[in-house]
Amino acid sequence: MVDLNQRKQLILQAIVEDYIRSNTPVGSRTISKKSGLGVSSATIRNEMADLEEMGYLIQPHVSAGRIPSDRAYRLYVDQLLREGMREEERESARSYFTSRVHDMEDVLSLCAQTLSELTRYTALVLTPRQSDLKVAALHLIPVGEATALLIIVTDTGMVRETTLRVSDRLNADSLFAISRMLTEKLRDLSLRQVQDMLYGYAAHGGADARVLSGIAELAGQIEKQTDTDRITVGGAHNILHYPEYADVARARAFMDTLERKESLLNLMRPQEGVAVRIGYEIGMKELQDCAVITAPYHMGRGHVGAIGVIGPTRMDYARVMDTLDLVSRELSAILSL
Amino acid sequence: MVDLNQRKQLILQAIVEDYIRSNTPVGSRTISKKSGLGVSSATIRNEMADLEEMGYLIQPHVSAGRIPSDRAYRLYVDQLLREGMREEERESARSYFTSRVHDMEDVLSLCAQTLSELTRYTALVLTPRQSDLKVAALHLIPVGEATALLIIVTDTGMVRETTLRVSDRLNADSLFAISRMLTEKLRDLSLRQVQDMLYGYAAHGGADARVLSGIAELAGQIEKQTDTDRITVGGAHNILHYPEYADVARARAFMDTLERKESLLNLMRPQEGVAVRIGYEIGMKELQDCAVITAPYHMGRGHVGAIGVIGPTRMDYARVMDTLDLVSRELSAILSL
DNA sequence: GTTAGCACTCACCTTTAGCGAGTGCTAACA
DNA sequence: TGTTAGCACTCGCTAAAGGTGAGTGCTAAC
Repeated sequence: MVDLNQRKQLILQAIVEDYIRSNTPVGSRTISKKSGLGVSSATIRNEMADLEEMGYLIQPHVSAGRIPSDRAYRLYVDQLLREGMREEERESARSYFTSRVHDMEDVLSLCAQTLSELTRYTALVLTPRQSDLKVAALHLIPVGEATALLIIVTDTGMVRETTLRVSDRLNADSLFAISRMLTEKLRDLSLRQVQDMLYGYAAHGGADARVLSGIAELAGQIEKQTDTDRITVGGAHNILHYPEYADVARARAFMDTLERKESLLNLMRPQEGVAVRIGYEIGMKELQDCAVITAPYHMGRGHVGAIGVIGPTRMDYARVMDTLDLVSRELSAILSL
Repeated sequence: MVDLNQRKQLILQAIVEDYIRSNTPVGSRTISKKSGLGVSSATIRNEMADLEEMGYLIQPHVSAGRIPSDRAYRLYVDQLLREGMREEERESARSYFTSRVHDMEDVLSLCAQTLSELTRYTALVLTPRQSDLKVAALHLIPVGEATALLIIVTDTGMVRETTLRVSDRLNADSLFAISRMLTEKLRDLSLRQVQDMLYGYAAHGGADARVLSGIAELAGQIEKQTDTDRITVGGAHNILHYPEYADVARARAFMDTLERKESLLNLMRPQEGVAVRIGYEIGMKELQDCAVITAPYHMGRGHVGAIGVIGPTRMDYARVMDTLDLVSRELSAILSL
C-alpha cells in the first residue's frame, strides 16, 4: 500500500498541510519553495502527476493546483502526522477540567462546549448507554404539601428527579423512612427489575401506590431514554468559520444532518483509541466532505461513551487527535472520581 | 401618535404582512391588488409617499418598492395584529408539554428547543435567579468506597450534585443519619447562610470536616452561578433559513452575539406579559436588524424567569407572540406543579 | 380625490474581455 | 536517467458593459 518513496511522501505531506492551512489548490511552485527539497517546480509537477495517477491528488480543473483526496488524508493521518499541540496548549486544555464540580451531566455538556472551543470544530458527545444502569439510591424529599421530589441515583452517579403527588399523611419523617426502606430494597437492581417489581406492588393497591408507580415510571423513563438522547452536539456554529461552508445552503444542510441524531449514533460507536474516518469512509453521502474523529471515555465499571469532532476533510488532524486524546483521558479520570 | 386614517392603516398592514412573507420591497401594484381596497396603484403610490414621509416606510432605492421601518412594525404590533395561531396549532404546541417528566432543568432546556421548533426562530430562556434559593434537603449517598454523592435540593425543586471523598469509617447507615441531621439543621436556610455556617464548623476540624466544606462549596457554586449561566439558547441555526442571513458573515456575527450572554441578559429582563422590542428599541447596534419578543414565567413562590424569541425585524409577530404567551403559561403551570 | 399614461431610475442578470496562476510537454543538460 | 528551463495552453475569476423590467413620481384628465 505504501508504495511511495520518501520524496513523494514529503511532497504529499507538504501539499496536505498547505491545503489544510489555505484551502486553495496547491501549485507546484509553492511546494518547490516550501518543501525544502531543493528541486524545481517542474520536478514537483512530475511527481504531482504521479501522485494524481495514484489517486492521492485531485485537480479541480486543468489550470489549478492540486487538492488532496480522501486517500491522501488517510495516508497523512496514518503515517505523516506530526505533533499537533504545544505543551502550553495542552496545559491550558487540561485547566478546563480541573476547577469544576463533577456532576456527570454537567461535565458532559460542558465537555461538548469545551471540545468545540478547543478545536474550533463541531463537537459530539455520546453518553454511555443507560439501560443497564443499577439503582444506587432513592430519595423522597418533601416540597410543598402533598408533593414530594423523587430522586433516583444510579451506580454511575447520575441523578434524575421528578415531582410526585403523595398522600398528605406522609410528612418529612415518613418520607425519610420510606426512602431508606426503598433504597435498601432496590439497591443494585437494574432499572428494568425495579419497574417490574414495583408495578407488581402498585397493582396490589395500598397507601403508597402512587409513590411506587411514580418510581417505576421514572425508572422507565431513564431506561427507555432513547439512544438519540445520548448524543450532545456542541459548537455547530463553528463551521461557519470555514470557507467550505460559505454557502449558507451547505451550512444549513450540515446543521440539519446534526439534528438527525440517529445517524450520528453510528458515527460515535465507541472504538479503541482515537479513530479517524475521512470522507467516503464515513459512509454517509451528506457527510462526504467531512471527517469525523472520535475517542472513547470510560466511566467506572465498564460504562463507556465517546467524544468526537466533526469538520471538513481539510481538518487539522494532528491538533484534533491530540485534543481528543487528552480530553478523553481527563474525562475518564474525572468520571471515575 | 396614531394620525393614520383607516385606509393608510390598511395599506400599512398589507405592506408589513406582504414584506414579512416575501422579504422583498413591496410595490404599489401588489398592494392595489391584494389589499382589497379597490383603488388603483397610483392612489396607493400617493398614500405610500405619505407613509414614507411619516417615517413608516423606507425606499431602498428610487425604483424599488417600500419596506416597513421599525416604526411601522411597532404600529403593526401595537394596533394591527391579527390572531397568529390556528386552534390546531395551539393544541399541538400544548402537546409538547404534557407527556414529559417535570424536572426543572430538563423542562427549561427542552423549552428552548421546543420554542425554536415552534417558531422557527432562535429561542432564549432565562432561568430564575438562584442566589436567594433556600435549601429544602440534603443527601449523602454512598458510591464506591470512601466516596459519596452529595445532593442539594432547593426549595424550587432544583437538584445539584457532586461527588465527595469521605472518611472510610462512614458506611451507608451513618451517611443516612448525617443526611437527616444536616437536612434538619439546614432546611430553609439560604445558600449563603449555609456557606457561612458550615465554613465556621469546618474550621473547627473534626471527622466530617470534608463533608461540611464540600457542602459549603457546592452551595457556593450554586449561589455564585454567574448570571450568564442563566441563559440558554436554542435553535440558533434557525436563522440560516432567513435570507437576511444568507451572507455567512452576518450569520456568524449573529451567533457570536448569542455567545456573549451578558448582553442577552438585558434583553431577557422579565417584563409584564408578552413584550416586543424592535430594531433600534433593543439598543444594541449588532442587533438593530432584529426583533426580540419575551414573556415571563413563574415558578412558585415568586421566582420568575423569562422565555423569548429573537429573529429578523421581519418577524411573524402574531405567531411568535401567541406562541410565547401559550408556552409561558404552560411552563408556569408545570413548574408550579 | 382618483386614475391613466409616461418618462425615468436603478438593481439585477448576462455577456464579454482580459488577467494570471498553474499546467503538461518538449528539449536540453548533468 | 533524473532534473530543469521554456513555452504554449487552459480556464476560473473579476470587472466592465449592456439589456431588462419592476417600480417610481409627476402630470393631466376624469
